[in-house]
Amino acid sequence: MTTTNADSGRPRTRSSGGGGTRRRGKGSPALASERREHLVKLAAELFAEKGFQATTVRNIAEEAGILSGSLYHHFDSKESIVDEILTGFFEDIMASYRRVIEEGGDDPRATIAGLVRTAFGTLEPHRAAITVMQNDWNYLRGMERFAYLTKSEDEVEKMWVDTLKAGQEQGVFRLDLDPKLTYRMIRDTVWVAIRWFKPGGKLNAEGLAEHYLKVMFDGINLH
Amino acid sequence: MTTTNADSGRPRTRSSGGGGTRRRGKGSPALASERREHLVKLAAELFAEKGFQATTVRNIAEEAGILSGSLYHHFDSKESIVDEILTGFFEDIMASYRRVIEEGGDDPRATIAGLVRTAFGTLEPHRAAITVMQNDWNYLRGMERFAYLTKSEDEVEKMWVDTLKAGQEQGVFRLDLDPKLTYRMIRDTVWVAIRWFKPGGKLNAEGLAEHYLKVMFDGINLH
Amino acid sequence: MTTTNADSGRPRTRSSGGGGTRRRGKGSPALASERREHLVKLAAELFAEKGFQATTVRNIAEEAGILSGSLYHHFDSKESIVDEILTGFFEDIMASYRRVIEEGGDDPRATIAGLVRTAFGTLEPHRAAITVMQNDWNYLRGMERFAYLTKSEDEVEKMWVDTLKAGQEQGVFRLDLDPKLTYRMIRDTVWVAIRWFKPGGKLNAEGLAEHYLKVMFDGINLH
Amino acid sequence: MTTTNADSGRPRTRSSGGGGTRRRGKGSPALASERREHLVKLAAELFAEKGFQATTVRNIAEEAGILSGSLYHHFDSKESIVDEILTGFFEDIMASYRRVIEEGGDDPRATIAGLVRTAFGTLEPHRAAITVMQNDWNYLRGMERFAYLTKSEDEVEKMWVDTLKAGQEQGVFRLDLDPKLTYRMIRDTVWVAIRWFKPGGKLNAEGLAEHYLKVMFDGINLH
DNA sequence: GATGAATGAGTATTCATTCAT
DNA sequence: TATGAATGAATACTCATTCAT
Repeated sequence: MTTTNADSGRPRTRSSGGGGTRRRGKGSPALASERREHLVKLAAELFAEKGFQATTVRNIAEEAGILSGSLYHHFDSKESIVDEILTGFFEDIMASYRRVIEEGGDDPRATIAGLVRTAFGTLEPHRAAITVMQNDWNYLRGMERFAYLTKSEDEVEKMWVDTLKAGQEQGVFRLDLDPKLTYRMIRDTVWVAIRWFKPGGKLNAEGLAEHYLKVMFDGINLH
Repeated sequence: MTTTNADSGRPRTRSSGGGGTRRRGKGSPALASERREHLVKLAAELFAEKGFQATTVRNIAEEAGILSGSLYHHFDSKESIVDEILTGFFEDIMASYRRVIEEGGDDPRATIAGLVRTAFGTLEPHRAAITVMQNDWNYLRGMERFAYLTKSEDEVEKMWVDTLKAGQEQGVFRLDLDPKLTYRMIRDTVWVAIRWFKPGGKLNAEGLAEHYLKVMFDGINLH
Repeated sequence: MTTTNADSGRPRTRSSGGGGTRRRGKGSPALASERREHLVKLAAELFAEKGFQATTVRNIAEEAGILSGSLYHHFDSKESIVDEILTGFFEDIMASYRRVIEEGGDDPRATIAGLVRTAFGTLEPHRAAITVMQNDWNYLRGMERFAYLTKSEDEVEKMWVDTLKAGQEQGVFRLDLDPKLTYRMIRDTVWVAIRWFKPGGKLNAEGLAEHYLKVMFDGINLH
Repeated sequence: MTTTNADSGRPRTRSSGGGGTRRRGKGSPALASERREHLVKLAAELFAEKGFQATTVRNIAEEAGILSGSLYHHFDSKESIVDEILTGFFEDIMASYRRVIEEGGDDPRATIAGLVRTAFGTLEPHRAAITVMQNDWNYLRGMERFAYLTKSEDEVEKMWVDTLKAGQEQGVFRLDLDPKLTYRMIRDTVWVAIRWFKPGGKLNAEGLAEHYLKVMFDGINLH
């Protein structure tokens, strides 16, 4: 608790724009370790399955066929692994959202639909990260290290809320709803689906999205 | 080591109703010691705030102003505390649901509305239990001890799904929705609200329920 | 909590012989780390001196000059240490017994004498293991883990009883004795000597054996 | 460890000849608590079955249908219970031994036979105490409190060894045996039988004694 | 890059014992 | 006599992390 970790701060890797020097010193060959990325993937799988806290560094190492101590050649803490996972997810989804907003132009209904489809679309590729966010966020947010995620969250919220408000102004969305509240409900409904969504199932992410769009736009009532 | 623990299963106390043979002793006054109940409440608060795993037995004891070992005079494991919390929640909500179903009679729309209002209504009194369910269920379900919760879940699902189907047959709900899927989305949307719902806030549980009912029944579109 | 311990069963190391798939790693050099063996020896000494239960993991670690947690790098439980000790003892003595039986051929008197000498002969090299068996068996046998020892015991009993019966049939042993009972008395008399037998004493294991053989074969009476 | 127990010393109860004031103060009605004696018996049974260390004060209390703390109204420590058990055993057997020696007169063979029969005869009435001695003595002897048992042991040893020596001098026992060694072997063989001796079995204590006397006096050889 | 050994701080749990009621 | 609550010290075991080889 209250880790006095030399590591706390911002994520080192993946950080900068172009060709960030990956780790302290060494000056590894730019696009560096596939090994590293492989390890992150293994860890993500475990974090999603058992939860961040319940997953031990040994679990990850065993999965990779090495000893736990050896992991510290690639990462400097367990936290930095999950950081990498979450950062990847957030960078990706925010880029996607921005694209949707731009493309959506002045059509709020189309934009919201696009955002919903995008969100559902991340369920499969970012399954592990989303699961971690759902299950372990309450724990993770306790560490200053992950404060940046809250900031990203705020930016995302603004995108959705602005679109909802625009829709109300244009008369396409009901006026008796609180945009902020509505956004949260939509957001949570999408992400929480990670708990029972099965990638290979007959109801894929697209099907889910369409089903939800129907309910969200027109309700369950038969008009 | 070689735990001869007789605890696994259902909580001992809480006997009240039918045949709680207390152990050898007296036959104490049914109401499972206020002390115990107080401790459960403290623990629930902590579990909700920090998560089940991250909450140590010491945390709970300190909160109660006693030593950690002393907790074992009242409970025989950390698990049995959370068990008591969750059992209480499930017993309560299922009773409420059954009442709604009965009272709803043959009006699916009213019944669903009642279920939604009931669910939102538990947010405040069962805040801690619901938070634990949302955050720690992934971990907790790994233990056979909590298998019974899954069974309760199934029973609840049946109530909702049956009502949704009845509504479709009566022509009040759209036919192009999957009842199971719809149930899940409604359920998750309600519970997940625990993350940002603030008991004292201007938007109380009732307000939330009404807002959600609007969206759920008629969608966000302006018709 | 929810021990995902893969350890229960037989000791991992000691693989040597046949098919010890080590885990994922290399395939290390058969001889189960000298460090480990050294630790087992230290533990055995303590178990013998203070008893299994009264010996704490800290005691063992302190004796080894490390911290108690560090022991778990080598063993996964206190039980697995004592298991290793007892297994070593049983494997050794059973092999010796089998050799005596084979070499004894058709001479029951010689065979019994050989068995007695063998048994006394283990007093010194297996002092600790035998002491543990004498003092802690009542406790240890309560754990399924050590059920295999009972099986080995049965096999040993058969060797002795068969030999005693053969002797009776050949007319070298009295007919008015119960072979099983006689075996038990001999066995216990030998092992119980561990309580006062001092390795360096003037009465070494061989002397003890010869003394006992005299009494056992011809009694204390002067004929 | 190194109990700073106010209680250490000699057993208070059972001590004096006639009407010892049983416990500190109160001046209870002379032949006092049958309750107390009952509790000792329950405890003895548990100690025998599970071992002294593995038996918790709660175990004993539960067996008696009271709470663990209540036991301290009768005894001032777990040790004092086992003390009472062992003291009772030793007092009884030493009295019996003395009687045999006196009655044996100048016939060493008859005396030894009497001692052996006496020893086997205690197996049933003192089953629990003997079991405790066999299994837990190694632990118990570490406490100064039980030093007096060693003294009693020495006295007993002297009785046997003197008799054996007398027999050698009279020419009834072989000269080539070490009296002390022989005594120990006989003693241990008898007590250790407690491990497999079953009170109700077809081979009762008397049968065991006779069987052993045969082997002890004349050996297993057919002459 | 990896091993193998160790650290150090922590975790849930146990248990003999005390004591006010 | 007994209860019920608590103590305090110990116990086996866990785990992220470090580091010499």
